[in-house]
Amino acid sequence: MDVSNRSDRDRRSQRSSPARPAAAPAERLEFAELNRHVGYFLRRLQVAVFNNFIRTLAPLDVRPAQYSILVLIAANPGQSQAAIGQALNIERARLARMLHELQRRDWIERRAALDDRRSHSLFLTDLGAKTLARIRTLAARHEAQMVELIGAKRRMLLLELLREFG
Amino acid sequence: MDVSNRSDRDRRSQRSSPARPAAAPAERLEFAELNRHVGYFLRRLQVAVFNNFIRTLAPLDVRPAQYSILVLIAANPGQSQAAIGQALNIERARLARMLHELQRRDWIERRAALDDRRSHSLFLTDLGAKTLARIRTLAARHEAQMVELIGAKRRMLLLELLREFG
DNA sequence: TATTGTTATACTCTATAACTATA
DNA sequence: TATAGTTATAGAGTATAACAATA
Repeated sequence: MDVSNRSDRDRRSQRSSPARPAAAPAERLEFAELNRHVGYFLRRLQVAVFNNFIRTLAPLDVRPAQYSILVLIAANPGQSQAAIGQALNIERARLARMLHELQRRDWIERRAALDDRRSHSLFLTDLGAKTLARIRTLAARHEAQMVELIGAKRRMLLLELLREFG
Repeated sequence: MDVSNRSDRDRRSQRSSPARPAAAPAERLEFAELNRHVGYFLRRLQVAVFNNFIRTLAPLDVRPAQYSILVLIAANPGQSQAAIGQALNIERARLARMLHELQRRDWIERRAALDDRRSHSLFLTDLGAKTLARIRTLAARHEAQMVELIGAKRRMLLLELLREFG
């Protein structure tokens, strides 16, 4: 989502016809209570950030949820699907399908857990580890663009504020 | 999304077996670079906030995007679908279907625009205006719960930070 | 030719239920 | 009985393309 995508038409209309019917003030819409909802702005920035992530990671075709799964498996090898899903708040049914796709790409493998044969232990494959290194490079580039967009100082402040709820 | 939904099993496991194989530390997962991504935390809080909104507005069955459309039409009567969609970053095809649903509920009406017969001027119906009053009461309750969750001071800070990008 | 709105299609994400195999 | 994982289905949200009416 382009958060500041006001069109040429919008900008032109600011210069034209200073007086016009009250029912259709084309200059700029009134947002009313939306201005008081933290969720509204949270959503807009989140969509903008995710879109930047998706664009930046497009060469490797990795989406935010896939990235978070790969990072968690790399940092916590051998964990079960239940543990990974719970940590990321991904529903087990959805996680199963996402892991199937990551396995299809030969980035992860599932081994039968030794102690509980119902559960699968998750690991990166060699290819997965190599690919994650490249993914991390692009993810770092994305985050650098977030610094540009938000400003280094405001980004840190935002990160500290948000981290208390994650 | 329950942002702090660690299970009883998790908590129990913190007390048990201080030394265990490095491959499966069940205590708490390592989040690694995820801790450095503002988008990750932005997303988690946004989902939590939207879920609270949806739950709180459930008696009237109004979702965040529907709410934003109603508020914008109320504050800017007679605007076109294009104007509303652009302001909220809702794609025109999707907006058409959402307006169809709001019209089905008799909350909005579309009148042919006087100057441009391609476009529709959007208005709340009387029922729509009455319902929006009730919706606003619930939306205010939701926002009050956000103050509880986030803290009044931090919420204002967050709002100021986020508003610069919306 | 371009724009407004519509319909249709497809893909992602979320939510739920039903099923299996284990425990 | 309960849990881990799978499969299937349905709804929201998003992205496109094709189309009719109008500019």
